[in-house]
Amino acid sequence: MKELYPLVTTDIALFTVLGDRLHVLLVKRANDPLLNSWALPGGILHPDRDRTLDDTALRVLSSKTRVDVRHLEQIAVVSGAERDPRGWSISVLYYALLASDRVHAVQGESVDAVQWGDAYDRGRPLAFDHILLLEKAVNALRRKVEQYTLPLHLLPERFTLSELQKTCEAILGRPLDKGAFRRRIKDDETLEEVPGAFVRGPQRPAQLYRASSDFRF
Amino acid sequence: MKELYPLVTTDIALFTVLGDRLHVLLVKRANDPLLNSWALPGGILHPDRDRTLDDTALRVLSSKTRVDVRHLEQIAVVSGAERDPRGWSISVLYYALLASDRVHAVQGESVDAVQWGDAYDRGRPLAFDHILLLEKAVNALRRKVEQYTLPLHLLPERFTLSELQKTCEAILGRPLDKGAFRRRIKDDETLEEVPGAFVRGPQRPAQLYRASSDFRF
DNA sequence: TCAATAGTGTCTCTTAGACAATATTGA
DNA sequence: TCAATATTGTCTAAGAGACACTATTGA
Repeated sequence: MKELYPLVTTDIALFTVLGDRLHVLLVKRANDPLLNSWALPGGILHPDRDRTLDDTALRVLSSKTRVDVRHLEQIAVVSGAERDPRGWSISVLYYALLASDRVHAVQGESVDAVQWGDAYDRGRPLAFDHILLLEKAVNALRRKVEQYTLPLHLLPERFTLSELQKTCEAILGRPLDKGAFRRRIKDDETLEEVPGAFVRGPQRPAQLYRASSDFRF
Repeated sequence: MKELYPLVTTDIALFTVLGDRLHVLLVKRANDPLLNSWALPGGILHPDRDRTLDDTALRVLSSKTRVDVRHLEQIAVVSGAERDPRGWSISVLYYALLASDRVHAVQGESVDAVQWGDAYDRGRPLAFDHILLLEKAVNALRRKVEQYTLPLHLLPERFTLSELQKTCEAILGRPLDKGAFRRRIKDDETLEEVPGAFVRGPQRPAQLYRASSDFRF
């Protein structure tokens, strides 16, 4: 039987931005194999509980973060006999985005076992082939940002254009021109000003923005 | 056991261009379920034979076409309890491209059971959720062509720019401007002229081109 | 010569990037 | 006033689309 029915898991790269750097959620494995290694959060498909693989991913995530995630998208499938010591396996890779003002919801869980890691840190060991998975996830996210402008799901509901630009820069890993960025954003229909809402400080106040009501990622 | 190990298949949208229209390979199912329905070619993962899912896809394809396929890429995964009457299943969807001068290699196989269908024909019934899969595959292919210019894998080794343009138009489903198209192609590094090779006819001879030696899709 | 297709040139419009200039606050 | 950041404007270059023009063949 097992010859026709391989092990199927979903692994999730949950991203957020901390201190102007893109971060990804890592968990310390509580089970064999590779007990105590750091890895992307993942879990085994349960056909009796999960209607689809997306459900598996959501179930895994909510067990780690307890919050609803803003965006969840399938990126790739990796497969083979060597990637997991338990044998021939398939992993369906997802990425998800967590707004920076909800990061605390993750940390409340089980302090030692969860950690935000710098997404561009290459030297960190991870279990299985999760280094490869993380690389795929970062690339997918970058493509999304280049194309559609909008890491809105990583920000609080209201934010300034400077914050949005810093978030984009964190994801892309390179600086962006202020003028060009603002022009591109404003031509889009996806953002709107929050009337009369400003952030004050020792400088000119910054207009707050929010996603338009009909916004889709 | 079956609760943790769902049925895993790969399905493949194999594209070619016939008469300036994008076509996809369809097979008449020789087994239950849905015996005699038309479907995308697909097959069950055999972990003992296939090193990865890509191998599954290649195995399925070679059993239908007997030729090496120029390009094979994973597009998406669909899953759930309802899509296959045998129960909870996962399908990993691929697309592949067949050069138009190799189409004959497919037709030699088992004449009644294989057919090239117009990829944009919406009214045709297909087994399982393969209408959806085909739509996903066409969209993925379109994105590729828009981004990277290059359906070279659908053409013979040597071809004219007009042929390339017609192929692009077939995939995108809309006409392209000749001037803009040629400019874009020539700025790219991916094509080179075949010195002294022309196609003759009752009009001005057309320069033949080929992919540069370092070409990647 | 004509029909047919190959190939080039040119105009306009949009967009991105670079970079400068101006605006508005708290201290 | 000054430092700091927000916001706008301007110049230039690249690229896409539209469209017209020239080129070269077989019949």
